[in-house]
Amino acid sequence: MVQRGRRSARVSGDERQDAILVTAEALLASRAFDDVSIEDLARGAGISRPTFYFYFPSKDAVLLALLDRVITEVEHRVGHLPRDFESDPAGAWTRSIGMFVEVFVSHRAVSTAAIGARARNDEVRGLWSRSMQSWVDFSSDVIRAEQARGAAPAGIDAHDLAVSLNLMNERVITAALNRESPAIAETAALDVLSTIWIRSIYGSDNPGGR
Amino acid sequence: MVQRGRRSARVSGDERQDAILVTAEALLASRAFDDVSIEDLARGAGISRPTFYFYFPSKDAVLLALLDRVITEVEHRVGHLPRDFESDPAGAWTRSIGMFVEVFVSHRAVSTAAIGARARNDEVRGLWSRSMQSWVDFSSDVIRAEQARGAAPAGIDAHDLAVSLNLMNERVITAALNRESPAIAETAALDVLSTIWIRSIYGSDNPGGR
DNA sequence: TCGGTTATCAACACAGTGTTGACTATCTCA
DNA sequence: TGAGATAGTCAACACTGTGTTGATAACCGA
Repeated sequence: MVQRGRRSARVSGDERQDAILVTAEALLASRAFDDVSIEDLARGAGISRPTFYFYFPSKDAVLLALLDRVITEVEHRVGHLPRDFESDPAGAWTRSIGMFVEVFVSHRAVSTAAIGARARNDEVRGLWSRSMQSWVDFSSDVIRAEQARGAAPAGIDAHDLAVSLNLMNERVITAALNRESPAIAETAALDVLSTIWIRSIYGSDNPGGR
Repeated sequence: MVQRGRRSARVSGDERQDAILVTAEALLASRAFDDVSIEDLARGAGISRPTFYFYFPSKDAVLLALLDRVITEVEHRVGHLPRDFESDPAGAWTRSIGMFVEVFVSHRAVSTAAIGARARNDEVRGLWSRSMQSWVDFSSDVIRAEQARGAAPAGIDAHDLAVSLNLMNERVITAALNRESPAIAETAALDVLSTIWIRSIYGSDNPGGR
């Protein structure tokens, strides 16, 4: 997906490339992206700084490659999300949001770095937006369907609602992961977010009430 | 509030300091914080780069000074927000959220830059968090009161709800201002956000229904 | 064993930040 | 009025990190 510095894929070269990615992910776990230099990545992969440029055109490209794997996973997961919201809407939403939370938590270093780089780098922004878009498309499809079958009240545009709720998830989860202030506890996130989604989609706590 | 490079406040010096702030705000309107160099700020204020350091210890300190004025305004505004939610809860929330939106829109350059710098700079993070906290305190007080008088259902922690909704506002508005994708139209924001707030606080579109 | 591709890095060029030290202008009170 | 103090200014320097060049070594297939 992401462009590399050579034509064919040989063994030793790929190992180096991988070593850079592994190093990057490891370093990002303990410090911010800005505080990791190309020198650090190169040293971690056992090469010199100029050699780094043989594998990646920039530090951002490394982040992009890491993000790329996360995005692929997200799109795969979202594609397999069940859409049977008729029988247990509240549960179904909670499970979907749970998957969103899970992706963030299991890739917290990359997520945090990507969100920081988004403002600066077009490609990161594009890639990130692709992944958010897949969540938004899923949710707005479902909301529209729920409104169509009369389970959810109209009075709000399904797309706008889906975008807002997904952006809320993004922000609330990053705040929790980074222990910002204000933020909510990581453990409370799923519960609180689900409640807001359900109330604002259905106008009630207990849609399709048992 | 923010520390300066000299002891007493003389005329010429203050004008210079102000010229730097004015330059910064002007440049931030057209390009990102990272793309504005200290050289640019100095030149804009009619001084050399070393002289810049006489007035501010760093580029971040300039942003901090700009942000400081915004934060002061926010705290003042929030302090004067009416708390009479009994007669017209929906309208009262919409007006409060409208003020939040207004602050962002009228200081979009500083807001965007501050959000970007937040990840990197402790002081910016602290100052930003102070302003978000004042919105959160206001909203969670009101939500708690609404729950106490039985207008809003319990079943969700008032503080966690307030934090989540305020973070949603922050994120949705910045996405709209920066024309990110996904995002909602700037003109739709107030309406969509209000609906989500009201539904998720009251579990209904029409609390205290007329 | 030769020619091309892969892989490597010392040395360089450059941009931006932050510091030093010397200099000038102004103000102050004797 | 004129000798310090203080405010204000900047050329020149030191440093850090990025990205580039060109020369060189290691390998691999014909």
